[in-house]
Amino acid sequence: MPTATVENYLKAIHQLAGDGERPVAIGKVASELEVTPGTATTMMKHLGGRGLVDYVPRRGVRLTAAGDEAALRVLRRHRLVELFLVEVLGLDWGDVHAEAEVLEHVISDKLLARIDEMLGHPTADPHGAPIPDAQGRMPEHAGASLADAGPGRYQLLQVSEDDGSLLAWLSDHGLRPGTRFDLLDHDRPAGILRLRIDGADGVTSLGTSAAGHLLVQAI
Amino acid sequence: MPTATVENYLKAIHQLAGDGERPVAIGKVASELEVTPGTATTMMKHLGGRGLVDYVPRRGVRLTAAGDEAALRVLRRHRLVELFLVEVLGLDWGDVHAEAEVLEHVISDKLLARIDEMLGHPTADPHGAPIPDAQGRMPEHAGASLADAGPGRYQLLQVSEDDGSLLAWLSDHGLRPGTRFDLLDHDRPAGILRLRIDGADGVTSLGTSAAGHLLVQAI
DNA sequence: GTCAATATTTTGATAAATCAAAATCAGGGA
DNA sequence: TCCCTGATTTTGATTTATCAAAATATTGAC
Repeated sequence: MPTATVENYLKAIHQLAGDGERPVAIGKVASELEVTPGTATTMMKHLGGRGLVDYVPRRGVRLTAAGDEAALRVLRRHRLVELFLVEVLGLDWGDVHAEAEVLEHVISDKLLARIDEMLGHPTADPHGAPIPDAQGRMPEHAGASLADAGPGRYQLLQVSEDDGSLLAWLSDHGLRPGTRFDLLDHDRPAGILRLRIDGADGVTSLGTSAAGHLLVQAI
Repeated sequence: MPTATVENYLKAIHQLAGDGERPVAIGKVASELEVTPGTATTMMKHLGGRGLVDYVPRRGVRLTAAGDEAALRVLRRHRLVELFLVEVLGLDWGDVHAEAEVLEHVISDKLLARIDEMLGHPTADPHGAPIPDAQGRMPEHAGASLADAGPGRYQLLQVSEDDGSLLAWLSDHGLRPGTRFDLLDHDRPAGILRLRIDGADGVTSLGTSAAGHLLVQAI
């Protein structure tokens, strides 16, 4: 049974790995977890010894199959807890991340199963992020960044940003995972997109920086 | 902000203090928490330095006002979480203690407040144990041990035992906090009590050892 | 191909919590 | 009163996770 710290390192590496093409730089891991590089190096050696990562000094790390499995287990817990806090306890969309960050490490399997059941075995968390199933399989959905999209009709799949303020803003403007909208135009030089959101009045503008956190699917 | 370990020591001392007449022996604390005596001694000095206990070497410890307040805060969390797990998530009466033991240290105030609200600001947990209020005031109820009771009519106030098996047995026999019953007779030499429980068929027998964990009130 | 800038690793320390085992104390019985 | 027994404290180590700062490697610029 990995410690909470080890779980956090695995999660961070998973997060940073992206498509898994190339190994994750140790410095990225360190800054993701807000520890000094030396601390991260030490931990990488430890994780390597436990068979959770392949660590090549000065090159980087990647998760082994075992490490990836462990990371997905934590991710599943995280997202189920988030969803539970929003759906059942009515906490704010933006508050739940921090809470889940700690609960994910301490909840028993039995309690997790109960939460999963109570939520009806959901496949996405409040941000629209997919929830790995109990076997650790990640339901992949093919979304592209709104920042790269041209005019057309889209559905918002996921908000990949854990900070509360963007979440709150989107929510206020009627934009949440599942919502459909028309991208009217995308002024790339200015970095501004204009949308007509289903169920909302008028036209909403947002910048490329925000749009970069929105995963959408053309419909 | 005290660590989870510190909170556990405070809780243990509170538990063992009883009426607070005399200081708690260090050995009791050590065995309650399943650590070696030396470890407990070290921690007592630490807690003393933090102003949470009065520690007199070779005599024992007692909680200071600050320590008592902290202990009650943890107790409140523990009991609210237990109740939540039973009432809202439908976990077994006997399973929740272990779960609460860890959650009590990590839940945010905001989440706790939400739980409290959702449960309607309850004053007793699933074992019937009183829940300190948000100001740390403990609603005392005057119960006596069933092991000391003579024939008569009683109401079960509290089961002071965290192990699941007794809880499950009682529950199966229709006996839970609030339940009323007649104590038909109490055979002290044999150590057996016979009860007629409201809402249950026939007569239920139980031994003094179990009865010792039941707090009742004559009605 | 050499060098400087940047990233990474090493080294030496620290804090929290713990243990095992040796040393010490306190109180009751002879 | 003296000593033995059992409780407690000390001492010296260990584990996990961390930092600061020195040492080292890599890489892109020239």
